[in-house]
Amino acid sequence: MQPDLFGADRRQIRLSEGAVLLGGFALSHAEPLVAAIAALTAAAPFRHMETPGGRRMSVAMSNCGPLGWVSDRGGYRYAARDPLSGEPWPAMPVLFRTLAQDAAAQAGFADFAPDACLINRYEPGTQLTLHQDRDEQDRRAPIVSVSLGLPAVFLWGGESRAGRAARHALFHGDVVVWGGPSRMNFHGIAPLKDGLHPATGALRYNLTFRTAG
DNA sequence: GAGTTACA
DNA sequence: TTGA
Repeated sequence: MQPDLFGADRRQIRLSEGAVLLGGFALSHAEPLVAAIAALTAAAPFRHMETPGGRRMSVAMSNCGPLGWVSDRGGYRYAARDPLSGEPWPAMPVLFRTLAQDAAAQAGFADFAPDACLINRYEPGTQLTLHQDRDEQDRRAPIVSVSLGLPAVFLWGGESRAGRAARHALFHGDVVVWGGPSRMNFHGIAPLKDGLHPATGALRYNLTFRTAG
């Protein structure tokens, strides 16, 4: 279901215990979010990281906040500085933090204090195959994921890699929160379909908020 | 042998 | 679903 003509889509879909899709939760802040992404990535540009195996990730990434997720031949980890510049990642905008906290609270996770915001840029054809987020120290904290721009198909699996993943459409302004018993569930994004979005053109952005340290 | 496995 |  897409946002209707008369107001924000407020569908709430329970994905599993501790995981919920909040339809349109970020819609009223979408414009400043997209503008902030442009400003942040002028300072810390999008780049294609390498997996530990040396393969180039199709999704371009950057970060803001005290810690940023990085991948290279040395493995996955969180780093306080951008490896490209040696400088700290740009500060996390107040809007980002408050939005993530509000979404987490809406999903039942009070006092979410993200110290990392991964910024993903998807072009048509790019994807993130099914994986777990397991590089964070504090796994009691949930994960908050904000979708902007082109729609995508969210893959939602279980605690094990095997088995069938559910598929849920994610639209501009949607937010997914997962934590508690769902914190380690496998998840991913199916290859992005071609298209144009008024706010982002032929791109999808995703903001992923985590407590990493 | 495990782990790789945010890939192909 | 499963590799090197």
